[in-house]
Amino acid sequence: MKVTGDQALVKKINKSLVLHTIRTHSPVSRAKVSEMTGLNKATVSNLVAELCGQELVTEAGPGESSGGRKPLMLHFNRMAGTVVGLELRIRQLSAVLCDLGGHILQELEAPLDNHELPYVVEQMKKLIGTMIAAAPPSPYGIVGIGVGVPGMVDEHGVVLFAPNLGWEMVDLRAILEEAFAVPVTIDNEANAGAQGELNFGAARGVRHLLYISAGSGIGSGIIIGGELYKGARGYAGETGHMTIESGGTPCSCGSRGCWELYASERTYDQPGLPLPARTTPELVRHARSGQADALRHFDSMGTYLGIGVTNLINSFNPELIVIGGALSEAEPWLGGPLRDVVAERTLPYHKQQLEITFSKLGGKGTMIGAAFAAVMHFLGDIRVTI
Amino acid sequence: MKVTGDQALVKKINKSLVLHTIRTHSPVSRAKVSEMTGLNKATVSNLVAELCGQELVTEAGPGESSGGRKPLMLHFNRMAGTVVGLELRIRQLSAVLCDLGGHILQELEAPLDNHELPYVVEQMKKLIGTMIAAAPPSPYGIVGIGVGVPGMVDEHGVVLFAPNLGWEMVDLRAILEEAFAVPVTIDNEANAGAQGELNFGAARGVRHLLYISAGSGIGSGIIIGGELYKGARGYAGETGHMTIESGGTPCSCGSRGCWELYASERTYDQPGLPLPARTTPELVRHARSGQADALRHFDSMGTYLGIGVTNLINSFNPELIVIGGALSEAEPWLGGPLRDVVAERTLPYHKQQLEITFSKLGGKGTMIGAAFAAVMHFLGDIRVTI
DNA sequence: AAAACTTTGTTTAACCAATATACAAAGTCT
DNA sequence: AGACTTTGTATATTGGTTAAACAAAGTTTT
Repeated sequence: MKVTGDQALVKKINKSLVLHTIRTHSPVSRAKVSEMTGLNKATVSNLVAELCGQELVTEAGPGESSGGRKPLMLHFNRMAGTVVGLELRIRQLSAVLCDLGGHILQELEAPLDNHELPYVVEQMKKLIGTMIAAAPPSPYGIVGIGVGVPGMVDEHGVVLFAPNLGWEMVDLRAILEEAFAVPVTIDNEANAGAQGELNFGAARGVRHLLYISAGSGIGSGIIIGGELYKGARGYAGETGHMTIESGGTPCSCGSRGCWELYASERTYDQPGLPLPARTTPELVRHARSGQADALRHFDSMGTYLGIGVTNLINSFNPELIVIGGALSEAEPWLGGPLRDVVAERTLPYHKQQLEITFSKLGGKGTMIGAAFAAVMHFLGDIRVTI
Repeated sequence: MKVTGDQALVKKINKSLVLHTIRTHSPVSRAKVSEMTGLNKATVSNLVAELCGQELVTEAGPGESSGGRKPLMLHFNRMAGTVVGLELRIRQLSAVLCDLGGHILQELEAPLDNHELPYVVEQMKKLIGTMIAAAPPSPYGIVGIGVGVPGMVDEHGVVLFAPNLGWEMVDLRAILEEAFAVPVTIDNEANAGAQGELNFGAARGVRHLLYISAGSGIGSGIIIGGELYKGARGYAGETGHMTIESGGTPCSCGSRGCWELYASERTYDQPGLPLPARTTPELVRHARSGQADALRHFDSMGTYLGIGVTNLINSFNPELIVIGGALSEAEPWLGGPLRDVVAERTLPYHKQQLEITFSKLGGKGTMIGAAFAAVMHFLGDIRVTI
């Protein structure tokens, strides 16, 4: 739909601008907001009055004077409502209850025995129900539910394809919206993780971010211009099936030499491979005690991670790369070879200001990101590009 | 800079909306524009009156009645001004004079003997000067110059790095703006080609496009959401140096197994390779007459093109892939193996609606795209995203 | 051919959000 | 104590969109 301009749009733009300025800079005075946004003081006053009326912003008494009248400090009211963030993993369901500022209020997990849709949905409903029951009273109550899923999701919240769950065309959003009567956002697990790191983790304020979720497979969340990029049908970033050896091992996807065959937990499945264990936490323990096979394998995975990351750098030219997912636990052994390969292989101009870090939110990044997507859906966001 | 909303912004948004609606749908009536944009009839009338005053839109007499008063048809005034589009190639400089609708009015070429900056700039100035002299009189005259360059360009029009020219940090925009005193836009050659195909060629109206320029190297122009995507420093899309054989041939870029070593004209440089010729036009002639070596080589290049294209599909999830550049001439021999590899290797959901075509504008795509970038810079473009 | 209906485009008055300006309030500095 | 600063509010103005009425110019029905 085309967007036309009128006074209502102007108000929406400015109100959103003021709200998000307060949200990301609180405590802050009206005068400071006026200065930061470029809006007139009177305009800010009016909009703040409305936001206070909506209980999204609160006044928190006077602040420090800077040589004149003391400012009246404004806070974003994180407690105006709550959201539930969920992550659907292969063997486990995790959930958080968050306030509107992305702070975790409650945390809960449940094991998943199988991937039958009715069973999984039932478990999800139980978990969400528990969270909703545990939510503190607030003006808006539960304002949304966000879910991170290991698979492709379209723009309507339908899980198109989740190979590790054996799901196809599951309208998860409709199922959960019907059950709880609140807005539900469904996101790919890597996309949610990217949102989490962007807003609350290692990538705050970054404009062009590449988030690599390395675990049982490899997925990536791509942030372009501060926004999540989703392809034509809402499921870009399936980079795990990028060919890095054109004549390599055949993959279940139909292609050959896919990245995730060399740089994810799928490497543990190779029958002949000498390894002291076949799960990442155990291998990390072995590596910590200096076990040679574990060290060699992490070195190999780090190198192959670097090769794939180099390809993505040359295509996307990000400012920052964040490695997340289960393998981020192995940072001490993966980080070195990964950075070496990238430094050796990228073009000189890319090297200048590129940083590579590992997740700060650890296993919670996806849940927090999913919860945040629900928050943003509630608060609304609008921007003008020239 | 943050953009705030006020009435001036509203007018800009709506005027731009009306202008571009007329530009892309002319001839069209005021009533139809009102219906298409959702703007009130009165608003459209007012804005059209201003656009007519600016000579960007003209009234072209009555159209067909649809059961009532005959509409007064409006045209976008392509002849309100002209732009010069330039392509800087390795051995040649090409230029077009275009109207605001991207129609070619004049065309000119000049050979390039070497890549010394002063010499190249002098040749460019000569060519641009000739074009400006040949421009028909128009209300706004020459409104801009657009240049497509084989290298990385930053957001200020500085050529950061053009390996095939031996250029580094050339502020081409400043040089040409000083010489001609009109706005100059500098773009990467592949980005310009993508813009050309998007607006006037094989990719009209496509939202998510991947344009592959395969010639002396490989570059790609990425259109996301109908807009050109440029990375953090304005030079994404250097996909030619994507690794497709992790232990492959070393490349001049420092990496190994880069895509363009297997799927561009750089393959002709392999000493031992049995080939009847070492340029694309000659090889095409040989292939046409059934020469076995030429056929085998095109088959190999098509296959490797497909492998790289598959990687990009899995990352970007485009709706359409357009192959352009010098190698697009060899479509009859490249197209088959390329499509076969892609069909074999992409994920099932990608295959559903993905199309692969070859350039419609041929060698002129880049120039037309560069010219169009200059047109858009003149007309202005503004959009609101919710 | 007259009347009724349709479609196109303009005129008018009303609305409303941002703004500049003046002003009030509450502080600091000399 | 007086001058200056900073913060926040009140008021009148501006300017763009809009709904509604209207005028103009056509087609369709009777």
